[in-house]
Amino acid sequence: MHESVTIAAVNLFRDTVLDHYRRQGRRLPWRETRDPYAILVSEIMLQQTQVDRVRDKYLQFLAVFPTWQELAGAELSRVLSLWQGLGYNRRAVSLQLCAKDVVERFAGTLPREVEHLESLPGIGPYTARAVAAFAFGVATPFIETNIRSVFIHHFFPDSESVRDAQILPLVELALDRDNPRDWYYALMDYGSSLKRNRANPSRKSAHHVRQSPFRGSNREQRSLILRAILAEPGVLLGRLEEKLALEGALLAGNLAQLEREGFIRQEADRFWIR
DNA sequence: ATCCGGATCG
DNA sequence: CGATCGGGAT
Repeated sequence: MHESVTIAAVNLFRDTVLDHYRRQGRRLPWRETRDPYAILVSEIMLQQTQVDRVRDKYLQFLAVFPTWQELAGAELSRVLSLWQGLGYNRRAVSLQLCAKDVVERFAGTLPREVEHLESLPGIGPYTARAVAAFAFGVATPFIETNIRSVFIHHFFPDSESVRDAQILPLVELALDRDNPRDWYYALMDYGSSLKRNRANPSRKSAHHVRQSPFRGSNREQRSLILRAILAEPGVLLGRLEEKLALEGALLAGNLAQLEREGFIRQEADRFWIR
């Protein structure tokens, strides 16, 4: 039991969140299903990426790769092509590796245990618990940006720097053991709405970090290299050099890195999506 | 120009 | 721990 938060305070908090959910809860495509595959696809896409940008990609992705087996057996270039526009391309590589793991290690059935889920590539503490809750109704505490915003806004209004370790006991205290799925949807919708009218409460998280600019970054170069190979499979190194107008050393380093990360392969001086 | 925000690697 | 990883919206 948390020391400074009373039962009454938690009940009031729940009412606030649920009242918002009843009035302005979002209807999202991945909330219409219990298919663990579809839910995992949505959660991977939603890492680092806003709902509005995920919605269409999610529907397209499921139309093209409707099952673990279809995704596991697909050409990576098709997966990455579909992924363009979402960003953080290695999520796409990880997602396909997940599908292969589910087919090969788990006989085509996504495990419901958090430890097993976390053993899959690209699935960390948050995604494992979110998928457990949304696909299997497992009630376990977790934090992501919207949830963090809600708890900071409600329980730490005057704090400068709030640690997740301070928030997590409250998440556990407020958690609806019988219906974690709808409770977390409600939390996330409330959190999302909070940052529309005021400064993002999550900026007061002790873990908040500003991201360096994308323009001119190595991330941008990587994305351009990948797009060039997607557009021209088997492209020659020299062609990449002129197309990207990139320092030779920088290009070589990025190509080596992309190969290590499982994006591409090299044959002689030609580059292919793996 | 700034914002966003989970997983992984060193 | 800190650094890295996309790219659209505003």
